[in-house]
Amino acid sequence: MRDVNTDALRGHMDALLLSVLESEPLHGYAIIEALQERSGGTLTVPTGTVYPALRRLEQAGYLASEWATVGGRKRRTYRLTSAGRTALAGERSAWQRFTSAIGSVLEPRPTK
Amino acid sequence: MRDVNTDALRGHMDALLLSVLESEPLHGYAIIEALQERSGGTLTVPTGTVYPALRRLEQAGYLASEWATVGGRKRRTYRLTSAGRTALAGERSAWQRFTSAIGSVLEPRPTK
DNA sequence: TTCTACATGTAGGCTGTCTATAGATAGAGT
DNA sequence: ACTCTATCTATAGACAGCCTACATGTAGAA
Repeated sequence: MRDVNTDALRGHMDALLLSVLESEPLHGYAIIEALQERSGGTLTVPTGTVYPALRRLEQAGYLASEWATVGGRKRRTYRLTSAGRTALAGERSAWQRFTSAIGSVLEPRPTK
Repeated sequence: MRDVNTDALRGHMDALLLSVLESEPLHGYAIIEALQERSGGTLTVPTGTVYPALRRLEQAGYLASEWATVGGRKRRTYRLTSAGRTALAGERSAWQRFTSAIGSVLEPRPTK
């Protein structure tokens, strides 16, 4: 049973991150847990993937961050910007087109 | 309207190629056309992607190829091996798990 | 004190997809 | 004859993003 991760995620990371941040602001560590939970334990995204990706999305203007201290620990909390919400909508429709296209190719056909 | 290609395909190319070769052997050029047709014109895979990928899959033992001359033109025709059929089955279930995982994360939720 | 959970972050590697380019034949149109 | 399009294979190098591994530190439980 091959892992879902490793490669296949490429190009979909942005959508995932924007999506978990849609309902509420979260910090990196919490985002990783949220992805794990929401995917039913299937998605285990390493920190070396998430933190750089978050910075990239902030750079792009889709996220904004601020530091907070909770229980003696420092967190950088990310929230969606309005541009981020627009981007998320685009990612969702892109995902629809993507799965539809791949799915129709992968559909089994009668052997000639 | 962003293109479906570019990045998102990464990690799914193998599944696509194995799938179009399931029903009948095809040569590279025909494979590209088949992908285009089956996806309803959405998937335009460049030759620089397909040919190396086919070689990689042959190297892996999932495909076998042989030269044929049709109308003065040389074609290298690829067909699925039995290992390739097994791999295709694996790719299909991986695709199911993949879309299920991403889909459940992307699903919109009520804002807190 | 040790272990686990919490929390952020970077450097470098890997690898597969894309762009761009090359070469060649066949057939239609001008 | 010439050009253009379609058919057909192929490679080199660029690019980008995900991963592994590592570094650093606090808090709380055993």
